[in-house]
Amino acid sequence: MAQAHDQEIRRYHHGDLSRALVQAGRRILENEGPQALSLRAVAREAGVSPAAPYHHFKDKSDLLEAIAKEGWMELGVAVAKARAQAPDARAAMTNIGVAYVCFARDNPALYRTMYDAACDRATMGDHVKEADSGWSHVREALIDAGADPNDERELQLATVGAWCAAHGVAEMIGFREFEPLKAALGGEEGFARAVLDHVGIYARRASGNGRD
Amino acid sequence: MAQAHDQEIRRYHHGDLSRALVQAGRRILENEGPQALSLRAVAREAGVSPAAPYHHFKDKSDLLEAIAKEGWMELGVAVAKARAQAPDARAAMTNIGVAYVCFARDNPALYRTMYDAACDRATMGDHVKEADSGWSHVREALIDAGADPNDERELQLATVGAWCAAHGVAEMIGFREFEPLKAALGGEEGFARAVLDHVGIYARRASGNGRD
DNA sequence: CGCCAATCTAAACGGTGTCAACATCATCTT
DNA sequence: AAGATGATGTTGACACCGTTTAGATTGGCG
Repeated sequence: MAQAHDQEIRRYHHGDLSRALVQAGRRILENEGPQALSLRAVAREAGVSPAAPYHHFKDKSDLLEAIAKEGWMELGVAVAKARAQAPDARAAMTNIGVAYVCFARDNPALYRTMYDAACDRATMGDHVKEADSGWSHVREALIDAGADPNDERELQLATVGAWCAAHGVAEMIGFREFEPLKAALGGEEGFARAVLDHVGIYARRASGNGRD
Repeated sequence: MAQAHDQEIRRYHHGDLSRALVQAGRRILENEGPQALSLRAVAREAGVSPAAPYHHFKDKSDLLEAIAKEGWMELGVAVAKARAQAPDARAAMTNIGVAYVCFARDNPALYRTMYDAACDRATMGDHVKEADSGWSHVREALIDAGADPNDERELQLATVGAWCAAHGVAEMIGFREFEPLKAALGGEEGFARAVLDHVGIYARRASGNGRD
């Protein structure tokens, strides 16, 4: 049950191996962690020889990038949904941040892989922007919340700031040091909301700038 | 010239191998990146057999932790210096954040290793707090800047928030997408300062809440 | 000096990324 | 329909890796 798709007959040609490899990789990632994600293990999990992946990905890192891309896409839809469900423009920003952090909390190994892939090319754009992983959502939400659409510098600053804050919280939320604080703030989602709200995720002009 | 310490005569017993291994690891880290940091490579760089490190570290990850610890310590002194040189309490917070980010920018591979080591044990405390890598500095600087020393929750929230923001900026400052923004803000240090200042690194009560 | 524990080496094991050579199959041309 | 062809999969090999075991060397203590 670990490898083949149910009792489907194994033909010499798999049919859609590249997709199967990505899925196998994600399965390993969440079941056994990032250090267990070897190319051979992925091939094994997909029921295929160790060299087969090389007909679909030029590298191990190439496969990782494909996995990461899928992750960025899913993060994008989670962010979009969170934004759409917000009652007002300011809440939209908070919701986006919380959704981002919760995605990372629910898929820690995947998120790590996503981020590493972005770091390797020293550019998040190819994934983050192509997959529309929330970047444009943040930008638009900031404008909705009252940011000046003409002040490009301020807009970029606010977007980068929000992104950095969300990334920081996303990677730190698992630390055990914060257990008491998380408990005091109503669990991890409350923790994320409070930290992101404390640190100003919002545009300068738009935010009430106080508590409320 | 790649391995031994100058023309020092190689004795069977190295003398202070564990230290030499840490230094060799750091050398590899900044010269060839994190993926080149194998235990065998470190041993090679230190001019010693592949099994020698096992008399000083139980694991590869054990060596990585030692390297990380050294990094956290140095980060700690950088943060302390930045805080001490600030003209006033509010500037101290900004200086701390900028120093944190600049350390990560100047030692990206080391910072990554430091962070991974913290993640592995799902606790930053053993390194960050033992090494006093800035955690207590942030806390004290917040109080200096006017945060209520009795409102423990708010204090923790502010500390965590500042830490998350700094970490986020630290890991993103290398992305090429931000080149234009960095240029517009007077280089990477200006970028760091602006993003950290935009995102509120400060305590609620204390901050002017506006720009400067 | 003689012994012991600490330290280092040598050799081996299984696992990994990657490549070259070969096998199989789907499809298109004739 | 027959056969060529390129896409896809397999086998086997290579170098490297982390780690362990057994043995060599050495510094320091009696």
